This record gives sequence, C-alpha cells and structure tokens, in this order.
Amino acid sequence: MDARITIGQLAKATDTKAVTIRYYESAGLISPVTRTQGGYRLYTDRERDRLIFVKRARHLGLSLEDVKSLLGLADDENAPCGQVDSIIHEQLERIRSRLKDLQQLERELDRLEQCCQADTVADCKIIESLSR
Amino acid sequence: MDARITIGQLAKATDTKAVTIRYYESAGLISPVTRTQGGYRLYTDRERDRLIFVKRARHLGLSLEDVKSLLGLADDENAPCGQVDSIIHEQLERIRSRLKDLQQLERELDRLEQCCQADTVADCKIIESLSR
DNA sequence: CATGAAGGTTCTAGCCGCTATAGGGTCAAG
DNA sequence: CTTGACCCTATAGCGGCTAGAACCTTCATG
Repeated sequence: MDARITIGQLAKATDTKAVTIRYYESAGLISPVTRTQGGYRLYTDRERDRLIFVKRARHLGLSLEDVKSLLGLADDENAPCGQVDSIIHEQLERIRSRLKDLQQLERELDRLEQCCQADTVADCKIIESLSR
Repeated sequence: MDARITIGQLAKATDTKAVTIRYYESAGLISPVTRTQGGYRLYTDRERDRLIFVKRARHLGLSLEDVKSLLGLADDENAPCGQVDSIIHEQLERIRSRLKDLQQLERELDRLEQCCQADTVADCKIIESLSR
C-alpha cells in the first residue's frame, strides 16, 4: 500500500513520456510526493490518478491552464461546480467555432481541388485563384 | 510605374503587419527588390501580389513551407500542375481528419456539459468523469 | 538647414505543449 | 564492484508569429 514508483514506471502506467511528466511538473500540474536521496522523483497512486485526469482533460483539448484549474477545483469538494461547467462550456464553444472555420475551409479546398484539370502551372486554376 | 514602396506601405496595402512581412522574408517567402541607402526595404507591385498570394494560401491553412512550394511552382509556367494539386489535396485530407477529431470532441464535450447539474464539485459528474 | 515625429532597422525573447539533446549522476542486479 | 538501465538538470528547437529594446533614416516643417 502507498507504494512509491519512479517516473519511468509512472510513465509506463499512464502511457505518458517521462519528459512530459516533468514538463507538467514545471507547469505546476503534478509533483512527486518525495524524492530519493539521489534525487529521483517518487510518485504514488494519487499522482497516477492525477496524471490520468490530466490526460483525459487534455484529450478534450483543454489548455494546461484549464487543466490546472480543473485539478484545483477537483481538490476542493466544496468548490462550486459552476466553474467546472464554464470551463467545459467555453471549450465547447471554441471547438464549435473551429469546426465552423474548418468546414468553411473544407468547402474552399474541395472547390479548388475540383477546378484544376490543367497540365502545367500556366493553366492551373488553383494558382490562378490564389493570384487572382 | 514600378513604384517603390516601403514595408509600412506594403503592410497597409495588404493588411499585414510589417513584422510579419519581415518574418516571411526570414522564412524565404518574400524579399524586397532593393533597399534605400539607409537600409529601408523597398517593394514593388510584384511583391505586393506575392504577399496577397501568401495570405490567400495561409487562409487555406497551408504551412509556410507549402506556401513556399506553391510560390516556387507559380513562378515556373511550365511546372507540372500535379504538385500544386497534391499540396491542395493533402491539405484537404488534413482538414478532413481534423474535422473528424473535432466532431468527436464536440460530442464528448456536449455529453459532458449535459450531465452535470450538481452544486459542488463533490457531486460534479464532469469531475467524476475525468477522474473515473 | 536644423529639428522632430513617424517610421524604419536588427536583435532577442516569449507564446504553447511538448520533444530532443548533451553531459552527467543513481540504482539494483549479478 | 561493475554494469547497464534508468534518472537528473539545463538548454534549444518546432511553427507562426508577436512584443520589446535600442538605435537609425526619412521627410515635412519652421
């Protein structure tokens, strides 16, 4: 119980790279509970869970800053849930906005792709379209 | 005819920032035709057109590297058009792939947003879902 | 012709989220 | 005690800009 693992073991257990874990530490997300005399970072299950949390949140496209906020909120049982909601909501809005942009882009590229049947650049409608 | 303009005038004419133009130069996209004795960059209509080309291509989400290739191709009337096509085609595929990812993300975030009606973090389904 | 504002120059560093490299030190097994 | 796998810190790089410092040029005005 409360076993200590090294960064490499934590990395394997969470499918993260050790360098990334250290980077998260520098960003204030996850710290080792302690270190060996030689300076090796040591973690417990708690940090493993925390790292899994981070990975899930990152998978949602949230910034490290947002993930940090979520971790802070998760640590406080009595914190109001509204802040969590709004982080998720804002992310959803960002994603929807990017979706719109990309859909527009897809249409433009698709149109461009269709329109060129030339052999050389001289007659290329794509180049023409970019030059106007 | 063949009037020379400074970087600030070029910037205004193309709605680009001067720093960005210099950055494009450092990236090998657009150079001034000449300089004043004092070292000011001077451009002509040709560079203005080139910069507009760059902006349009960037608007399609293409990397500066791709834009550079397109510029090179556009300069050579006899270049085969296939390379242009494939740059556009690959970009379209990238966009489609990102669209898929973002649509998936939207679904996940939407589900998450729906599921939390709690007051505090203790009962928050979002936090729970991230912690599992 | 001198002055001063507006605009130009180069260089360096910062943003995000890592990733890679160099040059070392530590740990546990044999 | 040696070996080899692992770990440490520090620094730089990616893309596509953006911001700032410290300085220089240009040109219209008095």
